[in-house]
Amino acid sequence: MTGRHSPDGKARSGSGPTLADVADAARVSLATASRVFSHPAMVRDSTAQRVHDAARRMEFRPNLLGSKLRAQQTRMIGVMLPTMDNAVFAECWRGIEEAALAAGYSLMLVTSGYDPMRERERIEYLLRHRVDGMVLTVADAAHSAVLDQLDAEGVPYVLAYNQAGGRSRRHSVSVDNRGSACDGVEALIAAGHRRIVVVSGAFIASDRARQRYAGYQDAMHAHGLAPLPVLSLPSHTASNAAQIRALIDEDDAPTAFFCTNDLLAIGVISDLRRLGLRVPDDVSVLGYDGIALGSVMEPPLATVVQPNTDIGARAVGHLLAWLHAPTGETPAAARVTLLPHALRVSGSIAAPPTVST
Amino acid sequence: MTGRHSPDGKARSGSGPTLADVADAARVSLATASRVFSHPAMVRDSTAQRVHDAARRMEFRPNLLGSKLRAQQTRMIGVMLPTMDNAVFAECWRGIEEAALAAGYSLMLVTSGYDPMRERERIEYLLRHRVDGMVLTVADAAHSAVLDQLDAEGVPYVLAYNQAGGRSRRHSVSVDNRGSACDGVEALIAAGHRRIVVVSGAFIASDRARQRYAGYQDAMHAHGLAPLPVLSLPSHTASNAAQIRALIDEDDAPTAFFCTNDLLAIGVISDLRRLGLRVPDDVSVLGYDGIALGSVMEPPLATVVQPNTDIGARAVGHLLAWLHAPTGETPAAARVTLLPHALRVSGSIAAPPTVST
DNA sequence: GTGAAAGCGCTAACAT
DNA sequence: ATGTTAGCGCTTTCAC
Repeated sequence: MTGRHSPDGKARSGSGPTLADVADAARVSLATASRVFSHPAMVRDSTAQRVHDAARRMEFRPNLLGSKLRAQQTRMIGVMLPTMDNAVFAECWRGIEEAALAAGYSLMLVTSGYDPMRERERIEYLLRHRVDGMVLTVADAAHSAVLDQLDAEGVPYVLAYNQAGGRSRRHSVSVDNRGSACDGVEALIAAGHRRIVVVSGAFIASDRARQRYAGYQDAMHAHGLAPLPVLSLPSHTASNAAQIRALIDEDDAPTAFFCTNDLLAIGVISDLRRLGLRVPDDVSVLGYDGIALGSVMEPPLATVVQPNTDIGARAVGHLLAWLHAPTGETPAAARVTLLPHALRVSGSIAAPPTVST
Repeated sequence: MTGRHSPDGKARSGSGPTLADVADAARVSLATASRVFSHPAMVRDSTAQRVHDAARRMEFRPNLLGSKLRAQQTRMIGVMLPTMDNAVFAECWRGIEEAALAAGYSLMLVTSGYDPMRERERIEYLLRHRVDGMVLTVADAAHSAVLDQLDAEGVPYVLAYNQAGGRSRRHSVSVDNRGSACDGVEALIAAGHRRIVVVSGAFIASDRARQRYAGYQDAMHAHGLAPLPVLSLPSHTASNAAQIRALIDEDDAPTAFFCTNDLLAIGVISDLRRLGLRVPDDVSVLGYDGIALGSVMEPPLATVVQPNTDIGARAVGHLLAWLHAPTGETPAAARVTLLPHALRVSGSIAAPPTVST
């Protein structure tokens, strides 16, 4: 008696052979067959070989649902990112996918659009799938309902891009937003700019935008310059040109714009051009993010470069370390990881025009 | 006796209450509790209410692994896209996510980078997760090992972007690549261009690039113009400028470039600028894809606009129809869906310069 | 080193 | 309309 399912000893046509079928074929018990794949050390080599042969011959494909359910550990990581439409997160996803799959983990991706209601739904969706942990980016890590919920439920998660503050117990992988922004603005100052304005998207909502603005203030103060108020452009599509025009029509028009992200910077450069200004001859623009597209443009976008792919990979790595930690909680790596940034100063930055007032 | 797990009648601390716990609390059988969520019509309202109350009180969270395993139907869709780094696919993912989650389906995303070996691995990964079906984009649908495998295994899948040919039995959602490319080139011709060259990435590998080239030929022939050989630029990063320079230094230099995708077009425009040429004054550039970024640029990128988000949503819709079909195979909708495209003719297209030879 | 048996959380006959 | 029962495919004690 070899078969154990249908009378003729063949597996159901439904969905391929199960591990039990393989075990039968290899004339070992189900337990042994399972061990061959899960704990190879526990089984004699010759036996393992028989099982592997049978598995290959039958084209056995393990059903991950079975193991995940039984093991009470899904080896799945839930990922919640704001959107894939911003290349920053797309590049980050590459790192996440590589790191997770390489470690034998599965992924479940959802996008939130920073919409709190959708965040709740998506998190619930991930939780129902029993992900072991999460990697996510939220608008403001210090005021996030979903993060609070995750904390309350004891779900392990690592923030990407959001930079956990000193007081919080949260884990994060990011660059030093404030310091890197300061570096970028100093490059602007070094080029001779004194009137630099920060352009941001939904400024109040984004912790990173605020941290980067603080870095801008640091740089300005360090050089005895007066910080200008932020120019907030919540909608990417709208006629931002009008607001920008108003700015450059002033007496003390800024000579440089520091945009808190690259997409914004690209939009601002276009707006500037439509206004008849040349970049960088008439006005300089500095971005933040370092998306690949920036260096393809003409002029290449000057920007503060984050290691986007690495941020994703390291966030996964950190989460994995956490999950595999001796249950005594905190993983080996530091709670908050600050990855090095780089400056791409070229193209859209030049010395300010030497016009007389 | 209410509890059924630990002596004190409380659920394990491990991972929240199970449906059985809820059933106990609501004083109904496990089966009834299950029906409350799966087949509400089969249970009396008052009973359902008791179950719902208990569930809410206990903060019951269904374990999807259990149902997926038992139901032999995961309600999961596997998605394999080339990369998220191209905005086309990022926009497509939006549509996929919305459509799938709205229909109560779960998603599993992997990227292939068009690498055949990685495609195999990722498909196997999806299959081990027992996805009910797939939505995917491959380099060349007519010569794809993974597609052949999927066919052999009888896995339902719908292609996105790839346009299934008449002879194949494959399902797809895309635009009419050839026709839309023809339309785009005709716009170039209407603007006065006669020497138009097609620029492509890995031309031989991409079925869409070839289809679009055919559309270009159609347009040229229809107007008595001689098609020029394609300029193939496999690597996005390299010094494509040299090849482009060689072209425009010729006697009969092209006055317009038709790039088979927007990313390429953006790169070509930059190269042209570096070569000292103005777009569109000196040379016109037409893209293909319609990524959002294109309209933000200055000049706005003229392009053939695909409904990217809709392509994703419709691909999911088509797959769902298929999966829910009476098992007699073919879904209600047509096997191959051709979505309407649009032309964005502005910005990077102008009449050719009227220089004398 | 290997096997027998229990069960992860859920659904779906089959009874009643 | 509700309960009983039998698994889905796998891992994991516990014996031997």
